[in-house]
Amino acid sequence: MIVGPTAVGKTAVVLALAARWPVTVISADSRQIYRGLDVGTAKPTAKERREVPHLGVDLVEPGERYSAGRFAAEAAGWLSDLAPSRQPVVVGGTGFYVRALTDGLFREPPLPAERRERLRGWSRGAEGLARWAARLDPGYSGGGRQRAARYVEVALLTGRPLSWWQVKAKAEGVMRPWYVRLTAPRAVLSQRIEERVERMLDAGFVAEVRRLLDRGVAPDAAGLDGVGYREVVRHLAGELPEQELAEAIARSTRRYAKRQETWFRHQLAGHPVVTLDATDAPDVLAREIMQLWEERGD
RNA sequence: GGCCAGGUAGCUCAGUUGGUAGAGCAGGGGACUGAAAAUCCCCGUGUCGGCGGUUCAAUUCCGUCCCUGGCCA
Repeated sequence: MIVGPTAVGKTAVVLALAARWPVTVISADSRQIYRGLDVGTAKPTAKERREVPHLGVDLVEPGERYSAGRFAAEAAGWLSDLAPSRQPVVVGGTGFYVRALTDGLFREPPLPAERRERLRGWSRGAEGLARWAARLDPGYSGGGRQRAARYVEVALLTGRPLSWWQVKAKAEGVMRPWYVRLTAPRAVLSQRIEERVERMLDAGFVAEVRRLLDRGVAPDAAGLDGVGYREVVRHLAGELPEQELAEAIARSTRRYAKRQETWFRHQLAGHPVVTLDATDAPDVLAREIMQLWEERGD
């Protein structure tokens, strides 16, 4: 597993790794799953994907919903189907996806899709959702609209609070991987983010979003609800002048990177983690990882 | 050179009728079980431009110097 914040250089490292080892990359990234979102997600290029097999990329349309649970199930399938000669490396910035895969989520009983949709529509505008969640589930630990809605949904549709399911229906088949956590001093990361935003805009980020919207993708589609895409959508709607676009994207990317750093700093506790400073060149890092790999024998 | 307006947090500024100061933004820390690039929670000490003076006490009043902007020469 290779994890770390956006723009830290995960892709470069894994490609360097692939140059000296037959790896298959499994991307754990909640935006690269969308077809047509290429520039703004810094998706590996077609050429890179020809040279190194990538799974977990281009799975659904931007309007479709995906989920951590679905990722966990599909990724588990890819892993078991993999030829023994290929070494799988899970690479990603979506901590929740990685956790869903390695630790497993609780086993969710089937939820009636129609009631679920209705509930979702209702909860979007509901007042005091957090209070509802807390009442239905004493184990509700806070977290605002989206998470409260999930607690309410599970409690109402299954008759049991989410926290009950969490202890009761622990999923099996957990993996015991080891993690390489890439990190970099904030100043280095900010610098890389800034450069990457420029590169994305030069590479046609705005045109990419315009194409999607022209194709009928809703401005509030799941795929467009993310760092950078939001800003470009606002820009195309005339709400964000062009001179401010790059800085706005960089800012929200910085904040996202900070959240990711917080996640990987704390949420990997209990797993073997090696932290590497990604200020070093990808090649150097790849060599270090190879060495660790040999020492561990897996 | 003269006159005027400023110099307070990384930035933009507020404020203290004299008792060593607070907003927005930026930034930082944290939470996270099927929407997670999502959704939320918490965090404000800084020679109040420098040096003198008055005062029990000065960021605040006075003097002077420096810097910035404007107007006039």
